[in-house]
Amino acid sequence: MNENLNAVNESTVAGLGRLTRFFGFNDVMGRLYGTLLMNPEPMSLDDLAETLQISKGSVSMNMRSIERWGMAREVWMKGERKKYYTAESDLWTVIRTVLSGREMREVSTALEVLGQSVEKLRLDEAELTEEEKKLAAYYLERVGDLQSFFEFAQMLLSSFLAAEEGPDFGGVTNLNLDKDFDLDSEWENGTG
Amino acid sequence: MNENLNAVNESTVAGLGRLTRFFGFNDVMGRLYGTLLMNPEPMSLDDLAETLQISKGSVSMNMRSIERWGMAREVWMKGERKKYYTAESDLWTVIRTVLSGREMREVSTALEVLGQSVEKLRLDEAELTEEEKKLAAYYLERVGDLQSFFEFAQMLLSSFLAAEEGPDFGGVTNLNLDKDFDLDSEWENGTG
DNA sequence: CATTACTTTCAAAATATTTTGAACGTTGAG
DNA sequence: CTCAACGTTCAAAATATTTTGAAAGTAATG
Repeated sequence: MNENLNAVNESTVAGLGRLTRFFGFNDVMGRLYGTLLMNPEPMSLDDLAETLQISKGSVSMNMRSIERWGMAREVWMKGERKKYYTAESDLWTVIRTVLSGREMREVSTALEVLGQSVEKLRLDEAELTEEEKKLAAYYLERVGDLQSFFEFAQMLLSSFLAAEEGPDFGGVTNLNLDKDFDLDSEWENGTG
Repeated sequence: MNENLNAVNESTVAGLGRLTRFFGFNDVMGRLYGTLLMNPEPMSLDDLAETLQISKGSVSMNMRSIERWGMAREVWMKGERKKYYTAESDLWTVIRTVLSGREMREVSTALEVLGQSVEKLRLDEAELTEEEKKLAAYYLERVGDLQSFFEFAQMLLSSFLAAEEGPDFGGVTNLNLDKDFDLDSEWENGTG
């Protein structure tokens, strides 16, 4: 095969591997995804293992994750017994799945924990010594900052995800970065 | 110490550890940061090692990263020979430093690589067989999608970072993402 | 229902990351 | 200059993650 074609393919696959690793996934996920993405035809597990020179076990496990994250889907090849996969080429879909399934959960969990902390402190205020009350007030301030921060992140994610758009980025670009946007006043964050 | 105060402290520290790990850093970084954040007074390396029950070496190394990422700064305690640290309590500053120093670089690198790929393919088009030209066209399409995607990410990051603001989140909010928010829609999703 | 062609699983091995602590620097005080 | 009190470094040890491959599972086919 032409060496430039090959170079493009390889650097793309490697780059996607780097990206998935950066996002906290295994980089094999990215390389599998990239391999599928750069292949016009669907590929079987064996094809993938062969191409990337990794074991079938690893391909199998990572392909499961890939499917879970909506990065590829099975494809039926008539007359074939093997499973074939094809990449979800709409990156917008991919990123939305990841953001909603993972980052969103992370943020929600953080907010829950913080909420519980605040509640505990408030409920117990009566039992504290003067000294402890001071510390409790300090904690509430810090925890409040964190809450604001996470609520902000949650809002950003939600609005990002709320753009229902389909397969092209045109849909996303009604993202208007210059207009005023009126968020709640809750967004102060005392310097501390 | 009152057990609720303690619980709040610990869950916050643990939560921040989880967060830094999620962001691809060592979780000790988050725990150190959290410990500093939840302590009204600056703390020395020994204090931190003692509080988190980890070695001085680890504290030293991780505090270096923490400083690099603008998550804490040194504080001079008069009459003291030790280094004291205090957390940067403005989370906005922290996230900006991380986004601009790390994610931004990641995206730029990706775009560079993609740009080179495209150029190579275009320059060499003449030398390709018909078969290869077809594949090249396919590659260009895929790579083009990736470019759009990363350019979009870059734009989002830039506009996020362009909000020069100080300690409140008001400055960010001229980011208008879209029409309807639906904070109640369901975020729950298959686990990883 | 037996065979065959695949996929999945999982424990052991390989690899990568993190932690430790003791040795080595550095700085300020005397 | 020497000592004492720190901070930093880094190689070895401890942990955690990833990979492998062989065995077990599954489903289509005859």
